[in-house]
Amino acid sequence: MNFRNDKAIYLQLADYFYENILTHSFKPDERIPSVRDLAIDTEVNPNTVMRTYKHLQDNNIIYNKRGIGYFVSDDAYKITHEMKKEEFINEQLPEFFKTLSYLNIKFSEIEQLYQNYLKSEKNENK
Amino acid sequence: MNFRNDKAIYLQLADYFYENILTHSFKPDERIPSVRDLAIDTEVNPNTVMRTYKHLQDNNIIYNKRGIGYFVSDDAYKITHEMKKEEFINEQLPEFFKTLSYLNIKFSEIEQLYQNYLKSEKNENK
Amino acid sequence: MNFRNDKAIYLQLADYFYENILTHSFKPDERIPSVRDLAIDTEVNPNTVMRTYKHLQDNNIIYNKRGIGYFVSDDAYKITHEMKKEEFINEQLPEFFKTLSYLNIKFSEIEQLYQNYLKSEKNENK
Amino acid sequence: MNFRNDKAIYLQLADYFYENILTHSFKPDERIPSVRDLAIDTEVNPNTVMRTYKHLQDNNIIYNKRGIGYFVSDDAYKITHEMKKEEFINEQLPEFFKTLSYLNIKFSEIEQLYQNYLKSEKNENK
DNA sequence: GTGGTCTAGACCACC
DNA sequence: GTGGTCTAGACCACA
Repeated sequence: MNFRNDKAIYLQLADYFYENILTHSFKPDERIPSVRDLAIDTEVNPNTVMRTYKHLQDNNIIYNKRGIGYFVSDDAYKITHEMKKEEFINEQLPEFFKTLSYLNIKFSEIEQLYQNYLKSEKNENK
Repeated sequence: MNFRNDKAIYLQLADYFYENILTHSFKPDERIPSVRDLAIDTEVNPNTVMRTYKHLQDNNIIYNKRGIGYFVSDDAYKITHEMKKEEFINEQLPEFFKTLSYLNIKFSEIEQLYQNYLKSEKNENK
Repeated sequence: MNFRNDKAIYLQLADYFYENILTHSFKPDERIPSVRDLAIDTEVNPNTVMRTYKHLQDNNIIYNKRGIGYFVSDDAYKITHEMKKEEFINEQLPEFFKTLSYLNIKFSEIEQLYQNYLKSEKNENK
Repeated sequence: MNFRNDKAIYLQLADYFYENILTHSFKPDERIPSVRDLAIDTEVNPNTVMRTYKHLQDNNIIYNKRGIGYFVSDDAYKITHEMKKEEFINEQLPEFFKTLSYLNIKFSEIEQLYQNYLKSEKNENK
């Protein structure tokens, strides 16, 4: 896994789970990798993975069975979706509109770029 | 001035200058507040303001006349615009599209929200 | 059986036996379930049940007849009662008083709640 | 500071803050010790203190000013009180009543012990 | 000076 | 095997 340098690794790991939950790749009650395994896979210190899992558990996105492992919670999708939507509406979107307006970018341009984005996404998943 | 806690204060101060430059509120060769004054106004450590000014100066957005003060450079608009546009295309936009897709938000919804945003902006500046 | 996640399962299983012994539901020389049966019943790893039984045996609350099973010891009630009373006096009670005091809860409120508790208990056992 | 061995140090540190907030020893917007200072005082690793502070911040009991330190939040008392009261009602109290009933302890005995406890507390604070 | 993150390595209880 | 906590020490950005 490649990590960017402008965001904490443990949060980038969390993002990975968010995305998989939002795309239904991780389903309720599905077990996620053990702390150690994910640490090895991602070449990251187990403490860092632990931090991600603790973060997700605090948000009720995963839960723990003692001595067995971590599992996706029933409300994982709902919680994640709400959280990300709120972030989007309150933070990302205003910033986005502000930028559009400051840079004098027409909305139609964005629409065009979005069509291209969707096409490229489609091809990637083929 | 209210600062968010998830971004360096000196960068939030820089954003303030970027916005004013992009909206032509700060014009070339116009003097900007002294470090001390801005520090008092914004209730921020002078070192932090200094850092903002150094940052802007490094990017040739302001220049310094020794013993007199800081001034908006001739190319301030051009440089700021290019910088922000690049940021928008390479960082903000991909992130934005990704979010749209993950959250299953239709583009038409965004368009509607943008119309509302423009209207509210208009009324604010009356 | 539902287990809480903040206490070792093997100790929660032990609590189950303590309660039954204190209420005389388990009598001296009565056979308790086999490790395997209890493991199936409670959906717990047999090792965990084994640990509970070992724990109880170490405290002379149950004893083992090789090849036959585990049985409640003669002193089970006495031992359990002493142990729990000591725990109550030295740990639970001081903690309880501390909380009362920090939360500004009047003792009379507790008394009232206790009356209600006793009533609900009574109805449950009808 | 002396730590017990049956509870995580970072949570015992948190308890210390809870108690001081509940007794109004820590007031809103009061600065609490820096991570390093508290680590030295308590002879604990800075990471452990950091963990306590993060825990408290997640619960909105303290907040952070970038580069300056941590401060008691306005709602610290309210949040702490609610949290502890809920814990008391849902966990400590039922357990307490259960024990009383199993051990055949009369409520009047407890009342007497509580009077003694209050007296000893009083003398300690003289 | 402040907090924040990360690594490396250890030890423990529990299943 | 699982997670959870802790230490020691390092490095960084920020005020």
